Amino acid sequence: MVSKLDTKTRILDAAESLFAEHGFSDTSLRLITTRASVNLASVNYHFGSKKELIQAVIARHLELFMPLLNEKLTALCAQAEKPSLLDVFNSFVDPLLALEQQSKNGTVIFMQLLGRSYTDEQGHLRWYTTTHYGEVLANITKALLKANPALSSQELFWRLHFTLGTAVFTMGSSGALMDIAKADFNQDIDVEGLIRKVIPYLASGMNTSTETTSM
Amino acid sequence: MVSKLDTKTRILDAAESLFAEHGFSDTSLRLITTRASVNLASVNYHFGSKKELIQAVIARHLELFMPLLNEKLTALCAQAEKPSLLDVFNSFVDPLLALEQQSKNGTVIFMQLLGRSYTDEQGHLRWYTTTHYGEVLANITKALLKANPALSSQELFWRLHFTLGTAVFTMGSSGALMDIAKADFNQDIDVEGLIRKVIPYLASGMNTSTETTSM
DNA sequence: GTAATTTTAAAACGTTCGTTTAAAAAGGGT
DNA sequence: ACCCTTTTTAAACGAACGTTTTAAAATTAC
Repeated sequence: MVSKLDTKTRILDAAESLFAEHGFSDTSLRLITTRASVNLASVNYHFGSKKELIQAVIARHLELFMPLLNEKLTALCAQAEKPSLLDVFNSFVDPLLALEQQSKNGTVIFMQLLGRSYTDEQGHLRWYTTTHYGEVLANITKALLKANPALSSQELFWRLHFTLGTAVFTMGSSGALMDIAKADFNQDIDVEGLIRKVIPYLASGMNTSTETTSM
Repeated sequence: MVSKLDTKTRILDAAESLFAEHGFSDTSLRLITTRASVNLASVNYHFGSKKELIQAVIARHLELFMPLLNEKLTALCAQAEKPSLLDVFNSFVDPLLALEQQSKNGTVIFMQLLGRSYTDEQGHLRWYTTTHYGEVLANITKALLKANPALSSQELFWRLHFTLGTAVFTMGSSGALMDIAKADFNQDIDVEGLIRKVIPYLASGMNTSTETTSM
């Protein structure tokens, strides 16, 4: 019961990279177990089913990311002076980069999984995230409202999803984007550089002036 | 040879909505042909393979959307006065809404297909689009540069993909978003309303000031 | 009306999938 | 050493997949 620590982790490691690369449906258990060098039946033995394996892969990242993010956000909310929107979005940088230590390309994989979970399934991850990490999500809106008190909750809702879309898409396809940037104008950029490049865009969008009434 | 006009179109109609809803891999030919009320073998007879069917579905939307967009963009590029970024992004509205006439929820389906094509495959749609509609893509950047001449081509590249991510994600999950908006704060909004809501966000992001050097 | 062509139809093909089974192997406690 | 639990293994299961085949039906051309 000291836990083998090996098989389960190797399955998770192999699964997450393959899921991110090919999607959930296009990644077979046979491909996962082959890469992990474990027996095919191990997945059902340790996780029960493929669906539960997917859950476990995502949960492992959330369990690392969410507490780190919450720490930053509560600190921001507790401080006296008003933070800028850049401050709020910059709070995401360290927690995102921390995922790199958990697994190679962890940041990109996490964002890809986030995007796939949003589109592949029927809002199933949204339920999981809100029930397990509702406090963190509440702190995100709290921090954003502190930085931009003029935002109505409705506008905040929409812009938060705009932001999520930008981040998920950009980071999820970061590999291709970085390749094109290298080929087209010889620009070398890594994951952290890309994160820091998108943040001003996100802050600018979140700060859109609302005076244009109907249009 | 007058063309049956029926079977092929029915397959395309059934396929596009199912692809958008469940993704390419999770939509079987049996599901498509059942919904279309045609024989299973018709897909291979009329399109050759599932992969070519996917291509045909996307191509049908692009063939309607791209010329309409190009018209708007060339007009914008031809006019004397400098357009605003809002003008540029507003050029997309009518072509997007035209897709609604081709098929129900055509706009959302088109964006979902666009997003799935970007993430599901290995940059395969990007190649198709750039080779078939390179002129339109060039006009997009031309119009954006006319509206914001200060943008370097590198910054434009990144922000264009940030924009694409926002649009694809927002419109692709528009059904869920509109449901939440309705449930949480009783906001009724349709596809056109959502498009017009995201455009100021996109223009704002495209207009991000670049003076923050390193941060 | 008949022949040639195009389209539809039903059935089967060979693969691959997730999962289950049943037995062997490994580990731990006393 | 022994028993008991946990883990690994190989093999097979039934189901679903994309595709192909073969023949019937429908359409077109003359």
